[in-house]
Amino acid sequence: MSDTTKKGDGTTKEQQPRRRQARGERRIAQLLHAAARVFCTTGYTAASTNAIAREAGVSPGTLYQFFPNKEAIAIELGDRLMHEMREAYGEALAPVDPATPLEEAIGSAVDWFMAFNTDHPVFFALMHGPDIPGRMAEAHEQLHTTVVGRIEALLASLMPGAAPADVTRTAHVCLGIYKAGLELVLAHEGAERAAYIRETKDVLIRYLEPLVGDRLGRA
Amino acid sequence: MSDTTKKGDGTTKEQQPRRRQARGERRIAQLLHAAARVFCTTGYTAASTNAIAREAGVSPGTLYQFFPNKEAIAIELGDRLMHEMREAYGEALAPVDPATPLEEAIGSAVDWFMAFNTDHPVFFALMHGPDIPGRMAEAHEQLHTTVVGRIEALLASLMPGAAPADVTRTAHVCLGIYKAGLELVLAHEGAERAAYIRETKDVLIRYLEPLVGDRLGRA
DNA sequence: CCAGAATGCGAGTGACCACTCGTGTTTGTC
DNA sequence: GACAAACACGAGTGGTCACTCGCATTCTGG
Repeated sequence: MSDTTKKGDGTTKEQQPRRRQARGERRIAQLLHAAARVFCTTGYTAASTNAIAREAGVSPGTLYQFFPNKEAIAIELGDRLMHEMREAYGEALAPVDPATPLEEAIGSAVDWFMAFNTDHPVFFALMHGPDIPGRMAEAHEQLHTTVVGRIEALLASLMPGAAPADVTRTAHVCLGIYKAGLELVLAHEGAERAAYIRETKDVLIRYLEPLVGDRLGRA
Repeated sequence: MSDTTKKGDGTTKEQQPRRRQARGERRIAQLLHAAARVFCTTGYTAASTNAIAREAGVSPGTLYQFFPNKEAIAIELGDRLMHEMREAYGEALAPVDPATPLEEAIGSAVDWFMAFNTDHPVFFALMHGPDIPGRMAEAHEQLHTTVVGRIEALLASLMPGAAPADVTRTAHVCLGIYKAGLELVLAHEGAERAAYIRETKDVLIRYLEPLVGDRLGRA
């Protein structure tokens, strides 16, 4: 009972972020980089903290100087990725210029997300595994609903008369198509990778084209 | 050295399948059923053999009376599923009647596979996890290439002039679309599930329609 | 230059898990 | 009914892994 993180005195200082030296910040970045590599190759659960420490060239004790536990490493990694994503997020989905042709809108959005994910394959590894820690699952869920919401907003202008449930379903299908395409894209390189990006766009365009067709037909 | 499974005498009897009683066969079925439930909820790696035994209502020792190790449980489960699948496999993809309209062909194939996977959710759980044991990964790979090969054969008649690489890529995209649809289908129930099956078919039809259009245009 | 904090180490600790073993019970066969 | 084999049990065993601890080293403010 009353086992909050409050300290004894009146001030609720639940965190004293332990003043870091430049060396510490460097180690953290180094450890996160190593963790990304290990998570990519073995997945989250199979990745051992000792392996991460070894990959970073430090001792297990050093790792725990900067992260309270294994989950915190994934959390911090996910948070940094999320932050980096949001920095340029609006560029990908926000501008819903109705004048933009569907092909172009889908093309740029897919290009942007594909580039982000191929640059940071950890993102997919952390989000996709069935072995994500509890806190990570929340973040994943949150991102998922956010993205679906954005897609819904885009679709709403294309499907003016549709029931909300239909719009939601269509948004989920679009995201599913993208994920399937991403998996294929990540599994290939060079020209083949580019071809799969092209295919992903085509699938989305052909799936959504009839909706636009209706709108244009009435316009 | 020479640590083969040969016995001392000349005969290389590396297996004496241990005569089973009816009770044993029942226990095996019971254990596989329990394993399916546990694998579905926790995934393969996170599933403990003790949990499987508990779910089946037997002791850990009893489990190891019938399976040499944890992987063997997944293997046997996968093998039985594969066998059951192949029993009715031809019905789903084999009959490539060129007279069948694309919609109908895709519709029946998707219906069949969706029904199989919703009846046996373990199949998806075992095939999809990043934590599959080595032997299981082989089986997965094999099934994957088999299915892709079948789809390629179907597509070949639709894309007569296309390069083999293009046909292969299209086949991979089709399978990816199906998997994405399956994930959405398994995440919903009742009417929503049916609606997602419908969407999956639509995505595939609209993706492949231009190919058929070419053929029909020339016919 | 010197306290004290931050950093770094790696052998250890406790928990968990796949798997085993000794022993007792049930079943099929003659 | 008697014997052997199959079945069943559950406490144990060895290994792995997340995480800790005591101690050495490096930085920072005064």
